[in-house]
Amino acid sequence: MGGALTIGEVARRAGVAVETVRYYERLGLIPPPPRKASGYRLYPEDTVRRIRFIRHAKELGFSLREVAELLALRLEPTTPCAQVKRRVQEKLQDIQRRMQALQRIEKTLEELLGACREGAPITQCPILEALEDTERGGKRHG
Amino acid sequence: MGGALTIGEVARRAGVAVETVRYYERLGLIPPPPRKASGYRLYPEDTVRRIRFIRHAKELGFSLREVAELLALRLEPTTPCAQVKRRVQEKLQDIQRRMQALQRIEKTLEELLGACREGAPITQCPILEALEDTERGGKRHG
DNA sequence: CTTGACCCTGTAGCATACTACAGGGTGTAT
DNA sequence: ATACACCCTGTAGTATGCTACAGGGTCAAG
Repeated sequence: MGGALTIGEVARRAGVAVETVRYYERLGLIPPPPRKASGYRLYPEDTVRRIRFIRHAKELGFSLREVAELLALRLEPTTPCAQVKRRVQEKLQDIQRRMQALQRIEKTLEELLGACREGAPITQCPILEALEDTERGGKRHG
Repeated sequence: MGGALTIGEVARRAGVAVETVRYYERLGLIPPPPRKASGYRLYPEDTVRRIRFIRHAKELGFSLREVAELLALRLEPTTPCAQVKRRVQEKLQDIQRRMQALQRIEKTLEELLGACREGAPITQCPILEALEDTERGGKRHG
């Protein structure tokens, strides 16, 4: 157990608060670590990476529940392959949808930038169009 | 005012609750609309698009405050061009960072999928590596 | 021993983003 | 007039994700 870290060290390295680490443990996002005789937690170094992942995924819009699902996508020897495959594919689709939406915002911002350079007048609001999808609405011809 | 909508219609079309529409108005995400003599709100049709944008942007991890900032990136005739440019560029960078992070998760999931197909053993946890960045941690050689 | 940083559990509170409800008014069809 | 769906304001509550605190124990250095 050469790399065991106290909760404070984990929190510092992962960029979160100590309470957050305990909170994630309560939620099951982090496995409960072994303890010293004093009751102090001793985390494997891997925990830092895990919490960083959680942080980043949250920033991308995933709820903690969703993050837990992502983290569960490990290959375990006992998990049937077809089951993993379906779960991974679902997540992939979700991620691809998010990426497409981000691309649309990006494109619109680039157009805004171009319009700014050219001094062209903008009479529409292009940012609202960026995330328009196939839902119908606001386009009635009355 | 051919396209004026009651709050219930806006909510239905935008896919949110009536209370949410009022909430967004209180937050300033939606301009307060004109009223009938009865006090009923009459929203322009554009509001549906606006709320949809808010919804989608939230799903991508933007806070409502951040969404408000995105929505404010309209070209107004009175806004100096250099100011708009800087704001847009900041948002672009943020969006590009999020896209890169999503791409990394995507790549990892695809690798997981491939590993599943080939029946290759995975001894690491690739999902955690997906969002590793240049922060140092968990890699100490003791 | 003292000091200060760190740890523990458990409870309460804050921030964000809604969501529901009370009490009452409005609009439309029967 | 009645019934029902919808509207209003204002207040309170819920869910999520922390964040802070109380009360007390541990650790290491001076």
